[in-house]
Amino acid sequence: MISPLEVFRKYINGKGLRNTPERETIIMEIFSVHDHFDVDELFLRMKDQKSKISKASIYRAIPLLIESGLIKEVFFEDGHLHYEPIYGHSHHCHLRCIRCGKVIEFVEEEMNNIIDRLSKKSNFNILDHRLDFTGYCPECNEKSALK
Amino acid sequence: MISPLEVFRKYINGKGLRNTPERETIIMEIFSVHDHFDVDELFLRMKDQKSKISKASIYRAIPLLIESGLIKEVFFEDGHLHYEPIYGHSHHCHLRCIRCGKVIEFVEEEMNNIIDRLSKKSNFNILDHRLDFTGYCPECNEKSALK
DNA sequence: TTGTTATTGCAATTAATTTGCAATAACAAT
DNA sequence: ATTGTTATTGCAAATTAATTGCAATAACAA
Repeated sequence: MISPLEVFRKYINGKGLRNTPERETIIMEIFSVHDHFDVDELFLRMKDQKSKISKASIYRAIPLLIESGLIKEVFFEDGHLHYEPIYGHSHHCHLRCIRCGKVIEFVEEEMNNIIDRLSKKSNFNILDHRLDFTGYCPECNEKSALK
Repeated sequence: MISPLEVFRKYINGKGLRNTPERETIIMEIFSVHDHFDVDELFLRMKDQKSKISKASIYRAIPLLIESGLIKEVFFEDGHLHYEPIYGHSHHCHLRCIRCGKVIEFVEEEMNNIIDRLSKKSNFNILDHRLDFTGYCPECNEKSALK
């Protein structure tokens, strides 16, 4: 499997755009952690590593990373968007505790059947989906029950 | 079944807050259309009906409407949040065309099984979920294929 | 090496949402 | 009904995420 950087270079070339060290740094940072992130957090992570890349460059890179299939938007929370790497990751759903914020990721095999069925019924060409659950994690559920 | 207004009054009383004609107008407008909405759209709909209610009041009412179980956030798009009435509505998923924006709603029975299975496996107390599909609707899919 | 122009960082802008404040009004107690 | 307390309102100002204009820089094709 080719690396995220290679995927990005191909995409950029195909579009007649230019690759830059800034964009490669952003991609490397995202794929060194393999977890969801938001712009501010990514900016701070890179700053910790002495990177001087501006937030504007991150904001400008994001649509390219999405278009090239490296990342996607996952949810809007705390007043801003959150993203996660998808290239090289299997599609997964989120189970999020509304009390402590804990997020568990898991793969739901049944979704493929649902998508097949729904595609046929609706005639939509379904390209992506989002399945997120919210509730109380075991610990927070106990704490709520005590009150 | 009691009306959305009654549900809201109960909630407001239980919290020691005060009900107002502004909030009742907002609720009536939302439940007269029974479809998803955003703040600006709701504000304009009410303005058309000669209502003088300010946007600030709508923004301040929304957390109360969510807490009382009348509406919920559905997605963040075009730079702002979208909501939909849930009281008296069966839980449904969205199928959205990424080209023309068309949204189809449907009920996915299989979700109940998935939730049961997942609750047992994770020990989470699952309270809500969101299942959204994106892709091309039949018309837009044809148009894209032609290019 | 050179020329074109995409990309950068910075600062200013935009747009959604929140908040401070003084006036108003809901509602419990009288 | 009247009154007092204080939640709610509308307005305008503030806040915050995200976008954009601009001049300087740098990618990359020729």
